[in-house]
Amino acid sequence: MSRSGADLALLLLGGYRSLVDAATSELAAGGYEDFKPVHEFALRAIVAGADSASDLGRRTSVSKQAAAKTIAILIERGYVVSKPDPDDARRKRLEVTSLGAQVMARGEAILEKSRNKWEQQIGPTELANLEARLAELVGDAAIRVDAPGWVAQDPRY
Amino acid sequence: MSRSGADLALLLLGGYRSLVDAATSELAAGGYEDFKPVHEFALRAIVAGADSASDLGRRTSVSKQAAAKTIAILIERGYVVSKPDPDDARRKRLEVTSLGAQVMARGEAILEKSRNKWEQQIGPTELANLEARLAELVGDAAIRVDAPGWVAQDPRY
DNA sequence: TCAATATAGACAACAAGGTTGTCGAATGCA
DNA sequence: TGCATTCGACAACCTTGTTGTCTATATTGA
Repeated sequence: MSRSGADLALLLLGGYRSLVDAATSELAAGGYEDFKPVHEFALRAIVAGADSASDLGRRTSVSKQAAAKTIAILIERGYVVSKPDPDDARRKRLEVTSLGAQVMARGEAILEKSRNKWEQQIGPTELANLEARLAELVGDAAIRVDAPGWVAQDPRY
Repeated sequence: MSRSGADLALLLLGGYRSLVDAATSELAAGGYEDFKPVHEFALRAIVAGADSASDLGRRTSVSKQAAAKTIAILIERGYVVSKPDPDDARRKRLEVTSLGAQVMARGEAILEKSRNKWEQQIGPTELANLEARLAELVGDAAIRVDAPGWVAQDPRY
């Protein structure tokens, strides 16, 4: 059963998918409707310091206009507020609300639960090894939060 | 460096991404412009037996209309032809052309090359182990070709 | 047998989430 | 001071999905 490169790609996608699916559907069930990974990524980026639309766009590899649309949704749903920047009248400073922090924490918890389930399935050592190898292969690419542009959209290259 | 569930998800996405990015950009460089994973998946599904638009839609977890649009593109580019079905006047039978077969083979080859590179990075044993564990965790979900609906679109849950 | 039902594919309208281009206002630098 | 840059907003558009509706053809079951 020598696997092909295509199979490998599908396995990786399947893994990501199963984790994210679980998270998103559980979040929806928990009252956070229509909260998609893109939103999660955006919140993460904002917490990480992307405090303006242009900034968020840069960090998530997306146009500032697209970022602004996402922000509008997050604001509308109360996950983020924007206040005028006292130091730069052009900017609007973004802040994650406590509701936003809640949904992020909830998402983390669900992902953590999935990871624990995986740990039980193949054992902590194997999972740790899998993560370590993946980290080795993927390297920094996984850490960059430019995923949303990539996730939401179809592959642009 | 205890990894979180979120990190794990990003690692998996990053892995898939790096494989697919390489494939799509190399295909583009090789003259197959705008050939996206969705198309690859559709071709695979057609080869696997999805010989009508409705059928393809079902197999790829997408509406028949969406499938029809994808098919239209594939036909336009010469990767697929459609002929009236002699047994059912409603249907149009899909067939992958030799050009379609070519692009698939090329894609496979590129993915294979990426996989080999990974093999060199972490060793054949480790990669095989990684694949085996992933297969264990993801199970059938990876084999279902319903990925395109999931890939192309933004995460719907 | 034949009427009811289901399916194929086409067409239209629309939604989501991107893109580029443009603009006025505010900032920063030479 | 004045010019280039950046911010956010707005508009138009593209892609890839979605539903809904329609006609033609099959299939099924009373």
